[in-house]
Amino acid sequence: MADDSRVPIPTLTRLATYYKILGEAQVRGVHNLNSAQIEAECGISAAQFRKDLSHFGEMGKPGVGYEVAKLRARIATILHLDRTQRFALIGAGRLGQALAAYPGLNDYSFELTALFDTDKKKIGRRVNGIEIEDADGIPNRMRELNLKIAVLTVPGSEAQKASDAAIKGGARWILNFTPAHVRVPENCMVRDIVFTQEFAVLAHYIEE
Amino acid sequence: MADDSRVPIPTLTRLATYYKILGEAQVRGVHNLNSAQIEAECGISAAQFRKDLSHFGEMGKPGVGYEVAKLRARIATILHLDRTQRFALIGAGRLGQALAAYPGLNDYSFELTALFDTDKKKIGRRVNGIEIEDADGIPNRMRELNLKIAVLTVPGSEAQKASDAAIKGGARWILNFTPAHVRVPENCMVRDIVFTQEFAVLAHYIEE
DNA sequence: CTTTGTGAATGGATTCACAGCA
DNA sequence: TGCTGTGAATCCATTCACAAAG
Repeated sequence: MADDSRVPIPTLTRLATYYKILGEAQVRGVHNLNSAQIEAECGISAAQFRKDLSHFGEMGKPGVGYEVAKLRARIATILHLDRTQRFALIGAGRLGQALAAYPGLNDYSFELTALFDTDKKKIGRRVNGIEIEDADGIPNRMRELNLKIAVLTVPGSEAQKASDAAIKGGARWILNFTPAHVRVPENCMVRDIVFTQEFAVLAHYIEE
Repeated sequence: MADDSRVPIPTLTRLATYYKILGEAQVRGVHNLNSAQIEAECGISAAQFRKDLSHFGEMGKPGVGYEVAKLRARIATILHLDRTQRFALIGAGRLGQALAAYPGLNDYSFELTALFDTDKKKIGRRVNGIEIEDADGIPNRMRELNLKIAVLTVPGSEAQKASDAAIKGGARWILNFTPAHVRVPENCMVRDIVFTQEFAVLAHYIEE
């Protein structure tokens, strides 16, 4: 067994996929799966799957496979999906509203707790039961609600400002859905989600 | 200079970032940039930037840097951003509508050309000037419009069906925004955009 | 006999460091 | 001198292949 303390990011990403698949298997009433079946389910190779799990000690039975419920619970612990992650969403445009209502986030125990926008016309309206609040209040409100996670769905030009406000309110983890590069202090972590770039990558492969 | 024919995907992703930054520099009237300034702008290291470009031959002047307009045009050619990429969007839910209206796609020359949904109540409505059509018509319509690119924003449970219909209509490149694994024939390329996983990855790093 | 867990081998990608050009 | 372009070195990730476990 390897060291649990520094798991490669590609492994973490795949763990999230296994977690989802195991949940679906549970719903179907499947109690055991082996690595070959996981590969058939999600396209990640059996060897890769076993290697990923090897970071965390033995979890399967040779000749048999993996107990679905047990493995899923173990992954939940590793990814911290066994506790609710309350977050603020900054930017209630189309993308922000889509995220606010996205069911997949609940699967990973993320809970939208506050929603901000600068547009006065939007303030007071509700999305998925959460009221849109004035972005001017971000630092105070985030501190009041003890929110440490901010998700940015503002235009790229506003990303740094939104991030600064969130950090002023005590944020330490930021998911950046904008194409802009955001600068944060040492004790703060940013993860960029770069879906627009994926269009450009695809374009490179398009012929004729 | 290395071979142009097989560029690593991480390099392609970063090229899209450089392309965006160079566009912004152009707007600001900046004519030259060096690799250190690129690093300051987007956080990608100067060495990485130069290595990325080295796949395509010499583009800068020692002691000076890079000519913004020229480099940007060169990247556009590499990524095929110098031609319009017409695409079909399948799934007019919140995420689909957000994408349909997302300005960033125009920056990469992507043009929404058809929009499909299974929900009879949505059919006929317009999003960003494009009428929502019945998903039953996907194969015929895509062939009629000669669309080779499909973007999937349906629920995961519908992803395979949507992909099959698009391929029946002649699609060869698919961007999959669903969390589901999609199987396609050999001559077809899929790129998965896995933003929900990013929440789980972030959660792993969240303390207390 | 089947399938795991993991060292060893391979294959990439990033970083270093410097020769060479402007 | 300042900055590029690139081999060499390093670091990381994936795949292979097999001994050990049930």
